[in-house]
Amino acid sequence: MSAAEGSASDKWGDDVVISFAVRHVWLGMRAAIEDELGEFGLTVPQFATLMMLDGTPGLSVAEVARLCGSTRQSATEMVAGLEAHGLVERSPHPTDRRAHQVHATQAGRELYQKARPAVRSREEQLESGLSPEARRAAREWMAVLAAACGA
Amino acid sequence: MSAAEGSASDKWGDDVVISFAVRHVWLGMRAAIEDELGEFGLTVPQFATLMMLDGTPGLSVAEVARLCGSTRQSATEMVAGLEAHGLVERSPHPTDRRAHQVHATQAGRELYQKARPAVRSREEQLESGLSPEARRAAREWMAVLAAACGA
DNA sequence: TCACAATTGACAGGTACCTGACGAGTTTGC
DNA sequence: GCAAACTCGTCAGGTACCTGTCAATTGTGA
Repeated sequence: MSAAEGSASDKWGDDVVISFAVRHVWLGMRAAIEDELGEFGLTVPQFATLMMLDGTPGLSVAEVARLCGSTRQSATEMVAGLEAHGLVERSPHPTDRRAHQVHATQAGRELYQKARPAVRSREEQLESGLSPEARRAAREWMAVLAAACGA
Repeated sequence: MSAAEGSASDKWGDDVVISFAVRHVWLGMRAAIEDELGEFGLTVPQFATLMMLDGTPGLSVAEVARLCGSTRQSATEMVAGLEAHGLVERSPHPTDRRAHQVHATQAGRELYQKARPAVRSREEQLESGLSPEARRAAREWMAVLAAACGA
């Protein structure tokens, strides 16, 4: 039975290795979202970084890493990629000489504002057929798991 | 508010970019599961492959790819890594000269049987505090999303 | 005040994913 | 029967993640 067949509930039952299911979903969603972001010249991690900076301008690289659930090295690469395209800029931290503050540039903010609806729309397509209740339950589960992993 | 603080429900609300949440969870779970599998000398993708073969011995590389939500190239690498460790073997496909059949070896089956409880136990820890209902809802959501991505 | 621990960002090098292409083989439709 | 389309597995080369390490800096606790 392929992924596109049968009911969802006989795909992964209670005894599934849940990390396998998460992996499967992530690989599929990443491909779908990369498709959308390609139109804007953005990659998935770059978009995630712009999203963090949209919420909290001036984050350090380490803070971007924590918010994204990535390592500092990954966050360094995410920021570097954006900087190379003129989408973010770094400035010295006012009080901590180790850290930079990272801000989206005007171009970065505009690109994020353009890309986000496309991403949300694709996600809406993928979640169509799921009730608001099912969506909320999934978000709750993910919040708990992300917190548990970060503990 | 860091991941470890505040209630889960004010971490990611209805307007979260859900692919970001999936990414966050996956990065965290992968690190946790890699920790467990390291004891057995297995990687996450190798474990996934052994799990597919445990369910359906004799899969082709392309079938492993589909079941894992990966590309054929990724599945080739997953199988090659297991083969290099003597954990799977390939044989010619009885009717399709393009394809191989991949079977776990005795060593591969035994390693999988040893590793799986450790993975499940760690997942149980991560999901502790979540009701059976919440877990079922998450699994249902993931099944639908995986199917939607594969469509 | 100071030694030690922790944090920051980046370097170097690794693995886990991917795309595009290819040749061999199979399936399809006329 | 055969051309076209599709599938399979792999090659080559790419990006997305990671660990370990380092020097500089800050935080902590005695």
